[in-house]
Amino acid sequence: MEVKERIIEGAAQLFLREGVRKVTMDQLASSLGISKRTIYEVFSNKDEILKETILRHINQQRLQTERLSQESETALHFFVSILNQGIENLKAVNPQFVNELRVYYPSIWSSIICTSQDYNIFQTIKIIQRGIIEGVFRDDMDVTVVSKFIIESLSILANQDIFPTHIYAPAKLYRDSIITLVRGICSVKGIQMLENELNSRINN
Amino acid sequence: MEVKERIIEGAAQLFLREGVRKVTMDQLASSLGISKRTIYEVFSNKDEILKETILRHINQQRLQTERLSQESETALHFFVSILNQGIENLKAVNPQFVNELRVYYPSIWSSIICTSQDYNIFQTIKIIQRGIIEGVFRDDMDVTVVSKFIIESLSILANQDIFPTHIYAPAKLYRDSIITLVRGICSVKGIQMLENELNSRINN
DNA sequence: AAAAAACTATTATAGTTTATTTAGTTTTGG
DNA sequence: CCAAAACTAAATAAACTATAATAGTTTTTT
Repeated sequence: MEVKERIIEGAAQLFLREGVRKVTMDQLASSLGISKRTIYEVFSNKDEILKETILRHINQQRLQTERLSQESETALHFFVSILNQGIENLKAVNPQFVNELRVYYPSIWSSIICTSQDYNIFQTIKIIQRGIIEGVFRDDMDVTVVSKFIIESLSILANQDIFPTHIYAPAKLYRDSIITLVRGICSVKGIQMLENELNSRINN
Repeated sequence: MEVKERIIEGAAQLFLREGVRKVTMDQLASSLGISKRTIYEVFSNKDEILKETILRHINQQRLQTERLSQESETALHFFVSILNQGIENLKAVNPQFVNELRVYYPSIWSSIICTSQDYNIFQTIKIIQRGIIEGVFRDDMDVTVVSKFIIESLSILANQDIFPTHIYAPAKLYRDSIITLVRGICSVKGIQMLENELNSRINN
């Protein structure tokens, strides 16, 4: 059980950063300081490692979201946190990796990734609806469309070809893009809260 | 001069809808009801037609923007109009066409398209700055970042793979995405104006 | 005078073969 | 027992060739 965890951990690091096909089993083994033999004693093939790697990664993200949810008192605060987290999570994954899954691992793509994306949209819709009930978000929007729009916007902000981190620091994107996005769906009450929170952040 | 105009007009229709390489000179000639010979009397090669086609297209867009500018009394109104126009313009162009330019016509890409994109960003920055002066847009943003973000968001809204028009009607995207985007950069005064305008649209 | 058709030279594409890489297995050695 | 190295079979990619498409030209016809 110990070895298995280590392999998944190492595979996650390499796969998410380099892509799947670029990482050979030899590389994976030597980066872990173990032999291929040992890997194949625990996993029957590369696909199996990949699948477990992804499941673990998705699970970690959900736990993180769960934590943010408990730390946040208001829907507004929770939503801003989740968007920030979303960008960072997207940035941590090489786009090549996602492409490879779609092209070369269609079964994983449709079974795991698509399901996970649907889950994310569903969660976003839920938070926005909660915000509407709390009166911080506008009630004159089609929540489905807005959710989709916001999620797609996030992938732009995480796209290193468009907003490379060395030019557009996370804090800049937060201030100028995420806040713009959130403010856009805020009611007058929500905007008031958002500005209060931003000001208190500056003072602290 | 008459023939030249007709050729450019026809080429624009075909190229923008189908892409460059998919449209053969034979097709272009027969769609215009003229012979290839006649085309080659006016243009020396396909590249020349393509270049003039693009220049004409860009020029038309600028004239359209000019017109919107004169029709709009406030920066806010102008900005909303320009975003709507931007989406429709993007939708009218086959993404394949843009890809081909980048891949197969790099000289046109860097000389014309890049310049035009820079121009669009510059214009967006100018309008936002005008809005800030008029007090309708927030003055606590990095206008460069926000402009880039908004322009990139537009290409998402125009992307038929993400927001296919038959599911997401333009009016829906306008109400739920463009307004969200604009509201995001609005000051309190700007939001007031935006809501007044939306209400008056409903009543009329 | 211009369209239609025929033509050619060039280029892109599809299909094939060859070379390389790599997943997974087996063997060796500490 | 496990790492390291050697191995094989299968998949990928590279190189090449034959074929088809098409830009641009020339000839014929209306």
